[in-house]
Amino acid sequence: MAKSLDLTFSALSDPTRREILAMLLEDDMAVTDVAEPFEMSLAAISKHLGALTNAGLILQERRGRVKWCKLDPDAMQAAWTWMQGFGQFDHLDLD
Amino acid sequence: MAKSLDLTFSALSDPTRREILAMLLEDDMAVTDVAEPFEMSLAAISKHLGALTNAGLILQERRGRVKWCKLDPDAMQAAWTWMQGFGQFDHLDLD
DNA sequence: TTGATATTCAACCATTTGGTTGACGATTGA
DNA sequence: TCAATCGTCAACCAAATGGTTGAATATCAA
Repeated sequence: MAKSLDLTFSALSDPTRREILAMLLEDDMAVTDVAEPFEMSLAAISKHLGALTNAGLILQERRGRVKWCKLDPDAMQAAWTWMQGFGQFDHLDLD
Repeated sequence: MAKSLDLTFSALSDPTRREILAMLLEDDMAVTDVAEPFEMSLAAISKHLGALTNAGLILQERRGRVKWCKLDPDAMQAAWTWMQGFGQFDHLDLD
């Protein structure tokens, strides 16, 4: 479990990966479509998606030629739970 | 703000640093005392504390010869808030 | 003043990270 | 069948990371 927190927080520490997660919050996406808005190679995005998958933050499912990416809430939830020990944030007004 | 999320999640991705935070949850501590349970040099711990300070996760206050470390909840709270967008985790039963 | 304690700094090292490019394998559709 | 599309792999690179050691600084206490 501690190891997976390493992976989760490490995956979350990169702004490109956080942006990908935010995109996937809207809808599931193919790898090529995830890559489209970024000014970097498809291979680079593929690696980022690998890191997110490895961290358990997303799931990838191949259907034919296309690989679909979708959020997997479990890892984020585990990290959230760990952080929860450091304060009761849930009283916050998040507007 | 996005930059500080980089720093916060990056700081949280190291198990030594997470353990230090957990120790500081019990009580404020001097640098030497923080280092004591770890099998690495004091200089290494000093760097970890620098990373935590830089991320806004702890505060360090020098009193005489001793530098006291204490938790600073702000950065963790910001990260927590970002994660909150990915699901309503607060219904969870945390036991 | 002198010696011990607390902490950081500087230089160094090996490994990891985030990116590139080009070639490749798999799948689709005409 | 054959070209185009989807995505990954492999090799490479520069920069960042996490550790080391030894010297330096600052403070305290005798």
